[in-house]
Parts: sequence; structure tokens; C-alpha cells
Amino acid sequence: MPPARPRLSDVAALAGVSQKTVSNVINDYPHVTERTRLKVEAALRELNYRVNIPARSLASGRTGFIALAVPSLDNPYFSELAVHVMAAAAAYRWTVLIEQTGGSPDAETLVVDGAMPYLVDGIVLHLRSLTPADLRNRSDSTPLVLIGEKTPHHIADYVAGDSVQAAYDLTTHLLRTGRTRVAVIGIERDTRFATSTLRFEGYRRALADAGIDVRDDYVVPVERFQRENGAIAMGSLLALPEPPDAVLCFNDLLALGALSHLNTVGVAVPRDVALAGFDDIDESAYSSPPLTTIAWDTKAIAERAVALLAERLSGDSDSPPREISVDYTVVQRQSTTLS
Amino acid sequence: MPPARPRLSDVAALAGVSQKTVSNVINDYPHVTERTRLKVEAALRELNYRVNIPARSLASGRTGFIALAVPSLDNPYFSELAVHVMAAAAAYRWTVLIEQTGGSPDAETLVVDGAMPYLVDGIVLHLRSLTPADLRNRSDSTPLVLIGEKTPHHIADYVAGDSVQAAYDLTTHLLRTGRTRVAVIGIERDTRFATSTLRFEGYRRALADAGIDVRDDYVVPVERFQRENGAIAMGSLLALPEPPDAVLCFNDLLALGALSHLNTVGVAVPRDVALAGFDDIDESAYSSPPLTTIAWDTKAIAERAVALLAERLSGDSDSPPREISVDYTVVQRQSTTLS
DNA sequence: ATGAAAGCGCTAACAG
DNA sequence: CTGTTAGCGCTTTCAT
Repeated sequence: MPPARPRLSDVAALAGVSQKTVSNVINDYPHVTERTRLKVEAALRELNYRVNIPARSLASGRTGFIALAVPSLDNPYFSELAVHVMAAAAAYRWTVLIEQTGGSPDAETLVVDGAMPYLVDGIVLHLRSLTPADLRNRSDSTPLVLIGEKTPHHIADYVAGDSVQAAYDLTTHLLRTGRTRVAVIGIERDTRFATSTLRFEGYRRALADAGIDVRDDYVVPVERFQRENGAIAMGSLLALPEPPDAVLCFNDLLALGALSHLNTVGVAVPRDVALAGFDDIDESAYSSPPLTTIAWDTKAIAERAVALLAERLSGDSDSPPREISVDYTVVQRQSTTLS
Repeated sequence: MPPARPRLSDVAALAGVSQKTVSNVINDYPHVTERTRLKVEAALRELNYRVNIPARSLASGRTGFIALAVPSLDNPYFSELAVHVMAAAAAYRWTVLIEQTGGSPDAETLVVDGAMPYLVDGIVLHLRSLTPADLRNRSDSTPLVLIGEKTPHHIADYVAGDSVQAAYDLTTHLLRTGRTRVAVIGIERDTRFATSTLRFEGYRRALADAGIDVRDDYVVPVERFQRENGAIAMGSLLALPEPPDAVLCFNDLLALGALSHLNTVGVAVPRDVALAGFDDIDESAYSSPPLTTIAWDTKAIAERAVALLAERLSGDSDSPPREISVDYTVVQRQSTTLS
């Protein structure tokens, strides 16, 4: 039988003070005598005391947890994002609980309604399928910050980059390198998925500004945003009577899958086909050739999102939703230019 | 002011029963009349009741959380592992808290001593630097399951594959393809790091069995197990008077970095240099060429580890440490064989 | 099969 | 600056 976990009262007894005083010391309450503090700290150390977090949560109404809900943690973009969120949260002494939604409306609804099997002080949600309309009258008042895409009607705080503009820039980059037959991989059938809709819009506009029509056979839908879907989609593009000379993929995993397929069948990148993606995951700098992509300022997204949560938690729950836009850069690598 | 979160007593009042009865329904206590249960469930739904987890934890002594501590979440192997652990934990209705240790002894010590800023029912720790000796007399009795590497003296439950044998098999595979100058990337200066020590041992034995001496200039140390370290190490191997014709990297990220470097400088893989890694991360099937690697049964590791925790939590805290060995396969891809 | 009462370990509000 | 009291919302005995 292991020794029971020491309680505040044990520490208080040992230090010869009241429980409240020990609590004051632990919580850095300013008005404690140096002498008392040292005494208490000695007792704390001697007993190897650790606060009982559930008890503190119950008493204080704060849990010290925030939830980070992303479509899937094994997507490198999201695991890299998670690392940034954890770092940002640490500055506020928050612990991050990672939740996977699969991007499904049902799972995302559970998150915004606070129906997860734990209590959190705030939620950072990378939205995929829920629309602004779905977010009206949510049945929970936990502060919520959306990340992912700029959503049109603002009913919640969000932090995001401009996918339309980024897709426009990236498509324009492809056109400037002399490409004329630019295809796109990553359309989703369900138009609630903002990512593909917005990126397609940027692509469409860039083509329009260059006087080029969107060709239906150059627009390839995918089921998921994974490498294998990119590889399959690339295969169908190559099978076309007139294959594209450039392909814009809606994320890096799709592009990396497409690249793998091109390398396998011996189509030269970028000579025969140029390739670009979104998100600048670590891997994209090490592919052969390295991938041109959109690098969001993911660290900023994480920090601003957590900071927004902190503001809401420190009383500001009534001011209108805040919308924070973050930067991106077009990272030009050898998949589009033989520099 | 949002409506207050309903409490058990609110539900009890609405349903016209006692608090205890509501609690019974929520916790699937068997002896509840059908009629009563339906009444309570209706009230639960009407009020949109959600248990207050900290309160439950305080009263029951169980938190419903387990910690998963890994070196870094942005390493794909660990994020993929995390997904498996979360899935396995869900079967026990546990929520997984992911902790990053950076592989440092200090951080790992905090984990085994339960000094994380939250309370958990159990811990799954992927050990990197702590030795069995460090694990003796830990100051915490939270059930702990180690994963990562088989450790010699067993003082805690663990689930792991056999790195020595895997490295032996992989090196042997390289030798069988006709390679004679096999280098290795991934040695760490600190011998407490079991991964590199064990994998080197397997490499050494395979060479010895083939009558080949380990060449010091073919053993390249790294600071970290990341792509860039692999690329740099590969550069130094190529600069040798007699470069290797095969390189065993101690994880896939190192191998992928090395591959990137080889592709950049125009050394053909596998013709000029064969390359192999460990872990079989998703990415490794899509590199150019795809990477030969060791595929651990990561799903089994996750499931067995969580199951072990469950056993310990259901009373069995005294039986001797359990050691579970999991399978691996040598996945042969084009980085070593032109099939 | 259901209810009443106690208490988990902490913080908050107030008193001194 | 420190102590006292109450109570957070649930589960656990123990009765009935």
C-alpha cells in the first residue's frame, strides 16, 4: 500500500499554518511573509506535495485545460500545429487536450457544443465542414476560437489565413513560369468544406485574370486529403488526352502523393509537370524535388488563437467576434522552378 | 449571462427522483427500473445535462485521463502512434493527454514521478533517455507502461519490439543485396539512449556474422533524429574517400533526409547507395524511391500498452512487471532493391 | 430498487 | 497578512 497522496491540510499541519496560507503560497498570492513562505515551501517539498487538479477545478471553476480539435492528428500539418498550440498554451499554464474530428459535421458539432468527455476552459477548433449557420445558437458558452479558413459571416472569433488569395498567388506563380494547362487536385463534392471551395475560387480567379477557362477535366475531386488520393488523382490527369503541365494541389499531402506518382511513372518534375501544394509541412522541403507550397504562419495562428481565448477568459465575453488574419508566403522550390 | 450548467440535483428534481438514482442511470448501474431509467433519461435530455468531470474525479478518485508521453509530437512516428493510442484508449472511455518530453531525462523523470500539471489514471511513456536504474524508486504509484525499446532489467511493464533483431535483419538484407560497405547514421553520444545503442548492436552483429568489420568512418553520430540531420550526415559520408554503398539510418526521418541529399547531388538510389530506415512512417511509402524500413506493429503497441494499464487499474498492482514483445516486418521497397 | 448523508481536496469570501 | 467557514458537483457508503 503506497503512502497516501499528501493533502493541503497535511502540508498546513507540518508547516504550522492554516490551509489557506499554503494555498496562498501555491497560488503565488502576493501578500505572504517571506518567512511563512519559506516554511510552507519546505513542507511542500518534504511531503512532495502536488495539487489535486480535479479538486482545484471543482472549487475554482477553472480546469486548466483547453481543447484543440483538428480533423486528424496524423496529418503532419495538424501535428505541427498542435505542437505550436501546446507551446502557446504553456505560456498561460494551460494543458492542451487534442481531439480528432475527422472533419465530420457531427464530430465538429459535438466539439462546439462542449460535448466532449471532459471539461475545458476554452476550445480551439480547426473547422472543416461546419458552416457559420451551424455555429449559431450553440448550446455551450465555452469560449471558442476557430482556425482554418476565413469564414464569411462572423459569429465566433477566428484566426486564419486567406486561402483565396493564397490560391490566387500560387496559381499565378504557376502561370508566370510559363504553364498554360494548370489542373487542380482537391475539390470536394460537399461544398460545405470551405478549404477546397476557397482554394478553388482563388485558382479560378487567377485563371480568369490570365484569360484562361477552367477545364472540367482539369478539376479532380478527392475523397480525402491524403497522399494516396493525390497519387490516384495524378494518375487520372496523366491519362487525359492532353495532360496538364502544372498541377495545383489543395494541400501538401496531395501534392506529395501526386509527386510520388509522377516519379514512379517517370514524368519529370518540373520539366513536364510543375507541382504546388499548401501548408508547407516539414516533409515538403525534403521531397524530390522539394515542393513549392503556401507556408502559413502556423506559429502565429497558434499564438493568436490561444491569446484570443485568454482574452475571452479574462472577462471579455461580450465584445463582438474578432477576426484575425495571418500571413502566408509562397515558398518557391524546385517542383515549379528550376531556379 | 448564460444559463447555469445543470447539475445532478436539477435533473433529479425534474425527474422526481433522488440524485443517486440519476447517478445510477448515468453510470449504467444495473438495478434501475426500466420506467425510472426512461424518466431520468428524458430529464437528462431535456436539460442537456453533462457530467462535471472534475467533480466526478474528485469524488471517485478516477480522472478518466491517461497520459501519453512521447519525445515530440511533430515526429510522424509519434503522431501516428498517438492516433493509435487514442483509439485504444477510447475503448476504455479514457481521454489521452499528450505530453512531449523532448527525450530529455529531466522531462522523462517528471513524467514517471507524476509531476505533470494534471492528474491521470495511468501513463504510457515512450522512453528515450531514462535507464532502468532511473526508474527504481519512483515517487509515484500511477500505473506506468513503457514503450519504445526493450529494456534489460524489468522494473516496469513495457511493450516494445526488438530493435537489435530488427537492425540485424535490416543490415542483413542490405548485405544480401550485394552491398559490402554499409554505413550507419544515427549514433548518439549519450549511451543512455537505448534506441541508437540497440540498433547499432544489431548492425554490428550482422556485419560480424558476415565477417565484416565496423569502420569508424562509416558510423555517423547525430544530434537529433530529424530529416536535416540525415541530410548532413549523408553529406559527410559522400565526402569520404571511399563512400559507402549502403546506409542504415536509425529512423525514417534520418533516411528521408539522407535520401533528399542523395537526390539533390545526383547520387542514384539504390544503384549507387542503398538506403534503409526504421518505423515505416506514412511518408516512407511515397518517397522517391520509396524507403525500405522496419514496420513495427504500432497499433498492437498502442493496444497492448493501454490494455496493460487497464489491468493494473483493475486491481492488479502487485504482480511482477509484464514484458510484451511486438512484431515487426522488414518492408522492402525500392531504396534497397530494384525489385 | 431507491434515498439520505457524508465527504472527496481544494478555493472563495469574508473576518480578523 | 493569516485563519475560518462554506461549498464546488459528484460518488460512496449505508439505510431502507
